[in-house]
Amino acid sequence: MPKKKKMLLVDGSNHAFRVQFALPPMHASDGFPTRVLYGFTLLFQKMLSMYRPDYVVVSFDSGKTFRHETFPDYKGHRPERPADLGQQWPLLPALVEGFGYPCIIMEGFEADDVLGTLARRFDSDDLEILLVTSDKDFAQLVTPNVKLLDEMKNQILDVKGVQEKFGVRPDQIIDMLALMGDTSDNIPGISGIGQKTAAKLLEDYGTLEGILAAAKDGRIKGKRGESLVEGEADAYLSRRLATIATDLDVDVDLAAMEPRGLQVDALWDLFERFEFGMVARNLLPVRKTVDPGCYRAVTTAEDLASAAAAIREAGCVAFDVQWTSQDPHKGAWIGTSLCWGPLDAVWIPHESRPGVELDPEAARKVVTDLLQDDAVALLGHDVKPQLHVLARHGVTPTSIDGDTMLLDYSLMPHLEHNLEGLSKRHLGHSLSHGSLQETLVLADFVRTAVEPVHVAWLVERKLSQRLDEGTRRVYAEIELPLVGILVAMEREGIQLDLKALSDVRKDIAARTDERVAEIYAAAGQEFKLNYAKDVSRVLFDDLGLPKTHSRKLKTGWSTDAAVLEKLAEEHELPEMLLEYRKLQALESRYLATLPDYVAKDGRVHTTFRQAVAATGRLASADPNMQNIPIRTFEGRRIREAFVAAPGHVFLSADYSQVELRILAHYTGAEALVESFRRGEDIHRRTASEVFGVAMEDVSFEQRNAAKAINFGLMYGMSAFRLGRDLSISRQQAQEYMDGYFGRMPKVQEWIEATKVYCREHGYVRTLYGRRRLILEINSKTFSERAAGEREAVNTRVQGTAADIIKIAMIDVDRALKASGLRARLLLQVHDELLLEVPEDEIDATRTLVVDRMQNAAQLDVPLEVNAAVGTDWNGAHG
DNA sequence: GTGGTCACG
DNA sequence: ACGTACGTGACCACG
Repeated sequence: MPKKKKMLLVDGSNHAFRVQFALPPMHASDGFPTRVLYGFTLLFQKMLSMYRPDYVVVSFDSGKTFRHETFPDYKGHRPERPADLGQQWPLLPALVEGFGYPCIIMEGFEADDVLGTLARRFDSDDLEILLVTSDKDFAQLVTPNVKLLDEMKNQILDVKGVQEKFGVRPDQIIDMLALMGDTSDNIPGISGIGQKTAAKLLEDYGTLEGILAAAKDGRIKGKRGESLVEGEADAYLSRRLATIATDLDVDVDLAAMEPRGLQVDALWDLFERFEFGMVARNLLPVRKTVDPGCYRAVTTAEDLASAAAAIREAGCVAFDVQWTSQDPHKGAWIGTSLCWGPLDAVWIPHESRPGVELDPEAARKVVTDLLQDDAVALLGHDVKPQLHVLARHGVTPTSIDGDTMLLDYSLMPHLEHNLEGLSKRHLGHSLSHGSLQETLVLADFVRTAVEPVHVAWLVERKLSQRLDEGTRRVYAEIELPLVGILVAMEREGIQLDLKALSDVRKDIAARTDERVAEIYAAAGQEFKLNYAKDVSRVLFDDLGLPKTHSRKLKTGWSTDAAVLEKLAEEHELPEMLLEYRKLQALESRYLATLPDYVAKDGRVHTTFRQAVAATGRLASADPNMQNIPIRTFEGRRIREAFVAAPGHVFLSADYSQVELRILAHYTGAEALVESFRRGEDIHRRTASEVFGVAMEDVSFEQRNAAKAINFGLMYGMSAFRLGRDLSISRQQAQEYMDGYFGRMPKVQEWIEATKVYCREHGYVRTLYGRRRLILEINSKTFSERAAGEREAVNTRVQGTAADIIKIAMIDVDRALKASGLRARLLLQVHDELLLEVPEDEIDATRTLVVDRMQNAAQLDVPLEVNAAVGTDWNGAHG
């Protein structure tokens, strides 16, 4: 007898739901859920290696929604469809096809009916049919040739198995379900009858009709008989619901059910999207996503001309410039890589090299014209430093149309965005590392120089498809236009008066020495003042000060400023330490280091980091110009050393309470909205609300407490921290918070709604559509989850503020250019813009800047901007 | 490289 | 019962 052929009929919907609850959550790095897709991948791998079927069909329930959503009463007890399953659902058929299996979805029918039909149609002694499902309803289809396979448990249920498990024959299963019901499918059945009773009745009377007849003529007595008679209609309805159709017009024949084998290209695309790197490597042949075979150096004038023509034809080119330094403000432009298609990538040298007959100057001219051609869209990865190099060589592209660093950042702000990482994540390709300086062989040089631009081109093509309305807006209308503005600001720099700074430094140094001597005397010993472990030993062990105000850290007890302030009540040393720390911090972080950053032009050129802050803020580095001191007297003396150029003044314009205004806009809380519309002092008003006193009767302490609450709100306040900061009990702090939320219920509702939204989507968005993924929001660990909730709330507020000031920068820049005013943006400090303005244009500039900032966003409350003028940065703070 | 601390918003 | 507010960058000291 010939071996039976094997047919697998896979219930895809059933498998999707099972995987959803059996596996832990999985996501690609952009937050796209992949758990169910992974579960199917495992199943299909198992089918390939273990079951080796001759025929396969996978079927899914039809329609965009699940049946229990279309018919709310149906399957009502099934757990709600998790949001992430819906996102994966449309990709499941593609995955099925990728594995080479046919997928059937019939409009208006469930997978059960499709598979039931096929199981009946092909039932013959030549075939072994396995219904792959855990749904026990399918037991009604079991015959000597048709079995159920629970693939996750490795269990097979045949005729004998059905009888052992349910106590009835497969052909009695429908009647059994009609009697006992099925809560998971919302089939009512008859109350009071479970599986055991149903089986017994069927054994005694054969069929549902037999049982009901017996009940009617009194052969089944008592309560059970009564409920059978009363439940007759329910039983027949239940039977209809439980019956799997076997007579659909499914258009498929045996030939169509033969597996076609792995569809390698399609599967590579899917696995890359899902980031199933391991699976792909184990299952699929290597795919060269990035093939350096096509790279070439442009070595002749003819070649250069044809490349330029091809690029103009394409209308879009990715570029990457090479120069002879790490620092974009230094070094010479020695070459440019260009890529304008998947197989069109070249390196163009701008200096003489052996084997290159191209005139370097002529080559640079051609590239320059291309980069400044408005008809050619420009792409790159992290183009800002490259624009610096180009600008120093007189090349200024009018716009940047794509930057993969910013594209990746707009989609996945919680990650890092270096090109190596992007190449790995999006192309599955590791960049070859070679240094341009050391490489001598032209071919190797070309590969090292061209690969980045090729990768950037490929990544851009892939990622730009993933933008949705919100992320596209943030990327194209905020981040990209900002690049050129940041280049200009960084090039401009800010003048530092070294003499003034060194005067401050001498002063601080002398005072630091005094403090050190004082501290050693008070402690009765010398110890390492900058070593937390030593400080904690001296305070808590040697002097025996109480640890009650401190908190335990990984390495010991904290001695930070908040702790020292408390300890100051017990001993003289903490006060001295505080003073020492403050002076030492100013010395090491500003006084000692800032002079090293002064460039030949006497100015400090920071670098704005556009793709690091998960909320959308900018960051500033080398040096950080966003944390120059201002809160203390000594600190302000450092700020005074930043001075306007001769004939110029500084204009500092900052948003007043921008985050609280955003909160007012979002929540619509009446007191907040009204207060901002009236131009009141918001902390005073908050105090008036919380403490129930008239505005004019608010005490200093009450206003202070209200201010702490307002800050706390935006950070996800805890009563513990509020109490500590205000030196009141936790209970008292909790009462304040309750008072606040009692007066502003809309704020509390908004916070709650934000958390709910984040739990459902795995991300939150700002007012302008910027997204931040927060996957910890659904963590099982309390503290992780709580941190995620705080991030969610804070990101909507902080992120929207970041969007608004970025929009303001773009508007201010545009308006300055249009007006012909010569003012220049120098710095952005989150809610402040600092400009350097020719003295005689200050009034017009001030009006323009304030107007653009106030109108950068139209909220339900006005945006207020304070502007002040001065010859130094401290003086320009009113 | 990591942890603690502290400057800014 | 948990662990104690959001976002950054930079320095110091240790290992």
